[in-house]
Amino acid sequence: MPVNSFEDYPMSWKPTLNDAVKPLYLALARQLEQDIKKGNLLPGTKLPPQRELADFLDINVSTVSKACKVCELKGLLSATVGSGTFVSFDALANAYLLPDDKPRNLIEMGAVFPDTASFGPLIDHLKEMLNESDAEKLFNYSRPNANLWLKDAAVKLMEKGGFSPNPDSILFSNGGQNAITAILAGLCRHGDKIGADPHTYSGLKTTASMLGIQLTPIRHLDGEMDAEALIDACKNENIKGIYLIPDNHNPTTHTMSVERRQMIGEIAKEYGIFIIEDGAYHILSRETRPAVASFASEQTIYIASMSKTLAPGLRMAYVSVPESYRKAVSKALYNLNISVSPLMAVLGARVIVSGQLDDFIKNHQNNATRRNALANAYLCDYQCRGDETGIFRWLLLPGSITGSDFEALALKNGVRLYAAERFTVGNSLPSRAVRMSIGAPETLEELEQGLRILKKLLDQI
Amino acid sequence: MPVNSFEDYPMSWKPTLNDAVKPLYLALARQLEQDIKKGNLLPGTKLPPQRELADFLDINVSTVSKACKVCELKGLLSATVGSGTFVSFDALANAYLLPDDKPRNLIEMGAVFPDTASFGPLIDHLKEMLNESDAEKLFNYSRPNANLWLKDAAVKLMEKGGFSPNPDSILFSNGGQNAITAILAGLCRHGDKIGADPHTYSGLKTTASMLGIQLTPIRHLDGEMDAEALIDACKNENIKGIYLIPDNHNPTTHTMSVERRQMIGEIAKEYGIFIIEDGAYHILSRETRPAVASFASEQTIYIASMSKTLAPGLRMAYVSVPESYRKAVSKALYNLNISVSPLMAVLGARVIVSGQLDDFIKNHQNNATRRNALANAYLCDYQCRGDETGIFRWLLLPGSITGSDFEALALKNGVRLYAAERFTVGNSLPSRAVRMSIGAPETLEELEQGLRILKKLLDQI
DNA sequence: AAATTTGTCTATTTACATTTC
DNA sequence: GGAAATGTAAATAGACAAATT
Repeated sequence: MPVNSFEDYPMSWKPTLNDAVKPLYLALARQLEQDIKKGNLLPGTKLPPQRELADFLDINVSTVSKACKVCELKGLLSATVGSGTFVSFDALANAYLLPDDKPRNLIEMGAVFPDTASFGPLIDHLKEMLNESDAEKLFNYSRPNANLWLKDAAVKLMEKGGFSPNPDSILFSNGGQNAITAILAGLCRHGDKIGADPHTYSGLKTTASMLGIQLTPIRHLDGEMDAEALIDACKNENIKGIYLIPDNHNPTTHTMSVERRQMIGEIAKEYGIFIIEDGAYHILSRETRPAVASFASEQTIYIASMSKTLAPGLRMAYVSVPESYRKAVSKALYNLNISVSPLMAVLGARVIVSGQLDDFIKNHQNNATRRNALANAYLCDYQCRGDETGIFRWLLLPGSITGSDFEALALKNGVRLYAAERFTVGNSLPSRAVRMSIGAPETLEELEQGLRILKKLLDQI
Repeated sequence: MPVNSFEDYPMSWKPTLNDAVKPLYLALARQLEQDIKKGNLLPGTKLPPQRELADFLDINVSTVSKACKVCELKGLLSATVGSGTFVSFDALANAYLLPDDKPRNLIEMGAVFPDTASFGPLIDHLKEMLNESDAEKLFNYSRPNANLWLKDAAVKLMEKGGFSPNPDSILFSNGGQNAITAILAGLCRHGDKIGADPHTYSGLKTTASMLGIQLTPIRHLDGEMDAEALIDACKNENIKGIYLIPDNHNPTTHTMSVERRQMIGEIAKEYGIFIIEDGAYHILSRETRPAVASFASEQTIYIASMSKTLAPGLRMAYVSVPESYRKAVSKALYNLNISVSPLMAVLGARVIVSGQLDDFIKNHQNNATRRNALANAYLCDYQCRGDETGIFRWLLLPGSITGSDFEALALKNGVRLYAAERFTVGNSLPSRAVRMSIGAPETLEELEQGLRILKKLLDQI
């Protein structure tokens, strides 16, 4: 029985286990989840200490801890020794960011899509390919090692991102997300921890949550991952690896300094953790910085993909995996896909080696520059981060409105945006910001209309 | 300290924990794994009771149990209350069945591939498609709900397999394996159990092992899953679902009776478990039986794929998911792929709705019939199961040779086969049999040569 | 049919490490 | 910089249930 009455103490959460179905820890986890989902426990709330909860419920601390762990692996909570247990800020935000059906008249500036300039040339290229005499083999099973030139093409693509891997290290996947999932599934077990930026690519969050892999935010310094914080996490949190987007970070658009890249590489080597370096957006940058992989090639899995920047329908990505991790990632890719479509693989590779890719990139850069200029014109009074060649921006909100509230406000006015909350990791405090995709509206007119609406809303804040 | 000396008792395994790195349960699991991999503990070996091991090591039973659990989730062990803990028969068999590089002069009769008849017509169809005016959209992102006709095509394909789902239930995946992984990842958590045939599709085994999902074999009766055994597993093993291949089962080639289909459907309904029905090979059958899904439409996830029977490069599968599971599977597919390639999706759908698929099927059936006739001619003295239209056979071995030994023997003689051991689940006893793929050799001559070699080997046994 | 063997699961004990104040 | 607060993780105890004899 509880030693004290808790009637007088203010506790942020008072669960009941009366009608609970055994086992205790699952009943408690269930109630916790419900209360968060219902809104009884708001994001950011600090729960009572686990010992106090245990005392209140007259059960053991470990039982409470186990219940919290269940919710933590679902991404609902985040607990730190010494500090306490907190409801995650993104507990109520949906990180599945695909517009399954876009209502008419809604201007899409949420999901990140490239402009459509490459679609036509890709069709043309594919037509040529199919006219060649040995085209039939494109529907056969492709033996990965029979096509070394595909790997050479991948190397060529990665070199644009500042990394020059050994062709032997290349594996193939159905796009960047597919690669991320394979890497996590192959290198981590349930309950393992991965470090990430306090705001990160939402697809990492959803996959990690599905696999029961815990994301630990690594504190930032100067807008990029802090070396000290990373060392701390290696020493104390037992993280197995980290996930990085050094070029044009999604969603914050930050490009990491060369010094920090090197430091992070060194730390990874010293502590034996792996780095997942996602080169999703690097080909749109005009400037090439050395990849983190170039400083820690035995630790870094480098992902180069084309679907996000060139064409969503070109579902191919190349993954360079250091020898020690290769077998595990290769097996995971087998489990996810058996193999990739030779048609996509060959098309992608030909676009790269033919030099056509360079034209594509220039076109996309020019289109993005035009679109960004428009965004700048409308939003010059606000802080709106992002390179001129990027396809999304990170809009810091004026006043005191939260990202979520602005997202809702914009949606009511016909523009879809995604709030910082959707990207936050663990108990990180979400920035008051939204991600604004400038590539998604099909025409410049539609983009301009969206910007006009947003400016009006911002001016009213 | 141990109460008794165990020097005199014969124990099948005597681990040491002297030089062990903490924690205990992981050290024990590591040693167990090593001893299995090294061959100190042979497949099928019964370990000493966990209590006895605990006593011997002077630790708690639960610690031993936890160590065994770790190995069990890796597929190395299988423990049953009352019976004991056994080394899995497939602990040493590799279930990753793709020939990454095929040595010259090796005749491939291991991996299951269709013959190449459809590749050319697919190329032609694709060319036509690309000449249409709106071809560009094939490289855009495809909004799943914007293309209802794709779902109608999927329904049409499934109807050939004896199931007529609601088009709303259709989701898209990058092939059958991709679908299986998404279903498991979406509907199960780490540690959950799935029932399967004692020999089953090896891709299910590798995925389950990666995700930490435990496969429980359901005893057979008359060559198909026994209803009583399934009820037992529902009641006692707490299985979340089962995986079935009712038509032309891989690897045993068995086609399930209609009565058993119905019974299994009823049991699934009664106990609230889901059924994964893999229709990988049904389109090659001349006969159509009602799918299990047609008896339990609210419980059954039906997979219809074309890559295994038509063309490995056509990486598309359609999944019909009942309402209650749809959101979870859809999210998992998002995590695995974001979306499928519209190009593949549209090509697949057009092949179906245009009726071209029927021609393809007839061709493949005719080719398979020709190849099977050849196999029958050579192997008429042996039990070699399989329909005349199937693309693999299940060869029961004469004498007392095991599948693994015969696989090794055949490989030494230039023919790749896959032994029953690669397909066994849990502690099921592997049949003395091998799977023989008759579609994989590129020419009839090569097939004949392979068969000649095999016949000679069999005659010598 | 009852007793025994055997694995499983939850809640607890206990030692520990980090963060906060 | 030391004490208190706080979460974590392994090992254990003990009740339980299925399979075997």
